[in-house]
Amino acid sequence: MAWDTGLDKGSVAYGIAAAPEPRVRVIAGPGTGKSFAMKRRVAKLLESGIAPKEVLAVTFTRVAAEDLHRELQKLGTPGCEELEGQTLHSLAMRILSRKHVLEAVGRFPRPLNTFETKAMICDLAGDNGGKRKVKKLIQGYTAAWAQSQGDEPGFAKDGAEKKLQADLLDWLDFHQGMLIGELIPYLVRYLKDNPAAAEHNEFKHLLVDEFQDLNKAEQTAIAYLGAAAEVCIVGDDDQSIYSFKNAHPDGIREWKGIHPGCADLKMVDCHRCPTTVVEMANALIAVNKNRTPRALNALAVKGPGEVAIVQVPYLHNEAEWIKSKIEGLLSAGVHPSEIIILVQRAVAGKPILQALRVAEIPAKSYYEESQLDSETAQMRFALFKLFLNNEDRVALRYLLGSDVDDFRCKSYARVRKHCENSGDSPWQAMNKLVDDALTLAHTKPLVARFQLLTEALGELEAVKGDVQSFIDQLLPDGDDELAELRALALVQMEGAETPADLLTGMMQEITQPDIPPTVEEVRLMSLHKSKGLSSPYVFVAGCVEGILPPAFDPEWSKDEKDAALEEARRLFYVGITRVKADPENGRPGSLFISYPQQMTIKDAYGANVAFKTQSGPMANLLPSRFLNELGPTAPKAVAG
DNA sequence: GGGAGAGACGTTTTT
DNA sequence: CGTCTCTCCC
Repeated sequence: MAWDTGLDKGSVAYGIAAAPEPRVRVIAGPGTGKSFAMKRRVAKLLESGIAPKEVLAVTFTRVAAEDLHRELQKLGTPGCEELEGQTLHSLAMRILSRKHVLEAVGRFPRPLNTFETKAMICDLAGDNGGKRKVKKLIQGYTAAWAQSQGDEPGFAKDGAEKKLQADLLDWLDFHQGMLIGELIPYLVRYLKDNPAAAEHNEFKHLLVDEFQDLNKAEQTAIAYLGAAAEVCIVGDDDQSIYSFKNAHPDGIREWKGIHPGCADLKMVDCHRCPTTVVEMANALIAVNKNRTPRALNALAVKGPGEVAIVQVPYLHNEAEWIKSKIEGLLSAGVHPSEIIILVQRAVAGKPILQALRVAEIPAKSYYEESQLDSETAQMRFALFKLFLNNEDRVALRYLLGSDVDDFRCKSYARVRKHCENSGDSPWQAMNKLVDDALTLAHTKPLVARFQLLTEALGELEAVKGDVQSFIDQLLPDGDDELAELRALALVQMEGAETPADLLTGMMQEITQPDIPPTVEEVRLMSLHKSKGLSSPYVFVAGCVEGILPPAFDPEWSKDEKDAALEEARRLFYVGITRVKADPENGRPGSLFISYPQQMTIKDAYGANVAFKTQSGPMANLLPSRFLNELGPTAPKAVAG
C-alpha cells in the first residue's frame, strides 16, 4: 500500500505525512487520528528509501510504544517489520549498555528493582537523616536531573542534598547499579560530553509521540538525538498529566519557538467521541486558564452518544451499580473487552473488581498485586540473580540484610569498607570471613546470614540441570507468597533450557510485562494508564473531591495549587475522551460517570481523600467540582 | 538486634 | 484509620 492511499490531499493527516520541513510539530487532540497520520509519515519515509533502523519512533509509556510498534508492523510497506516503536527509557538502556558508552559513562546500567532500593536506603539512612528523608532526597536527586535546564544539570542545592548525592553515587558505583531515574540523565550526559559519538547520527528521522509527557531531561535527549535528523513531534498540551515527573505542557508549547521554520499542524476533528462527549470535554478544558484556547471539533456522524452521571450512597454501591450496568451490557451482547473502568485510586477500584469477580464477569485490574509484592518472593528473586552471578553486588547486599529491619547496615558497612580498601568484591570478602581468612568485628550475624545464602545457592546448584526441579527448589509449590512468582516461572519455563534463560524471561515479564494485543476482560485502570486507549463503554468512577482533583498539600502556594488543579482537569479530560462512538455497529459511545456520597473514614484516609465532615464511621464526600464544569450538554446527575 | 511508644503519612509513572 | 519509621531502652 502506498503511503497516501485514500488520503485526501487537503487533509491534515496528508499534511503531516508529507511535511517537508526538518522540524514538524503536530498538536493533536484526543481521537483526532494522530497515530494514523504518524503511520503514514513513516510509510512515506520508508518508501523514499530511508532504512528502517534510521527511523526512531519513541513514546513515553510502554503501552503506547507497543501500540505504535504494532501499528508500524501493520504498514505493509517493505521494511516495516524492522521498525521499532520504543520508549525513551528502553532506548537509553540500549545505548548505555553499549561497551564504549559504558566505559565513557563509568556506570553499570544494571537497574535496581524497587525492592533492592530498600537495602540502599537503609545504608544511606544513617548519615542522611533517616529513611524518609533519604527517600525524599533521592526523589529530589532524580527530579533535579530531570528539571535540568542549564549546562550543569543535577547540582544539589544545599549541604544535605550534596551529601546525599555523593553517598548515593558512591553506593551505586560500588554496587555496580543504577536507578531507573538515572537512565535518561546519563544518556543526556553521554551525548553532551561526547559530541563526536556516533549516537548523534544514529537516526535520520525522529518521531516523538506524546511529547507533552516528556520532562526537560527527556526533551534534551530528543534534542541531542535529533540534532542532525528530521524531527516530528506529536502531542497535546491539554493531555499533559505527568507533572510528578516534571513533564510540563509548556514543553510542547515552546518547542515551536525553539525551532524556527518549524511546520505547525493541528488536528481538531474528533473521529472518536460522540458529540455530547466532545462538547463536555471542550467545556471542561476551557476552564483551564493557562492554555491557548482551542476546541475539539465534534463530528455529527458520530451521533450524540450516551452519557450518565450517577451518585450512589456508599462506595460499595458504586461497585454494585457498575456491576449491574455491566451485566446488562454483557447480556445485550457487548464483549467484556469493550468496557473500561477508570478509577484514580486503588481503594475505589477494589470493591468494583470484587463485585465483578463475584458476578463472574472476567475482569482485570491494573492495580492488582504483582509477582514481587511479597518479601519472600523478593528474596527468592534476588537469590536467583545471585545464583547466576555471584558478583551481583546489589542482589548480595539486599540478601545480606533482607531478613531484618535495618538490613544489618552497620555490619555491612564494615565489609564494604574492607572491600573499598582491599579491592575485594563483597562476595570475595564474605567468603574470606567464612573461611576465617579475614576477621571483621561485629559481623557475626552477617556471616551467618551469608552461610544460609550459600547453602541455598548450593541446593540450587544441585538441581540446575533441570529447569523444572530448579523452579521447585527456588519457588516451592504451596507457598502463598511465592504463588504468583512460581506461576510466572512455570509460564516462562517454556523455551528456557537453563536457569539463565529462565531469569531473562522472568525479568523481562516482571519489568516489562507483555501487553497482550487482544484483551478478553473488562479492564480497570488509572486515568494515566488509559491514555492512548479508547472504548465504546467507559466508566469513570470515584469522581469526588480529594480524588479528582486530589487533595492539595497545605504547604503549596496558590500557583502550585492552581497548576495541580489544571492538571487534574486535564486528567479528567483524558478520561472522558476515551469514549469511542461507532453508531453503525450499535455502539453509540457510552460514558458513565459515578461518585459515592460516603466512604469509610479508613478508606478516605487510605486514599488520601480529604473530607470535611463525618457521620459515624463514614466520611462525607463532595462531588468533584469538574462535574459542574462539563457545560450545558452534560446530563443532570441522577441517584443510582 | 528486639520491643515499646510516639509521630508521620497516605496518589498517579518510567527498564 | 492503619502502617511504617524513628527513638529510646535493654
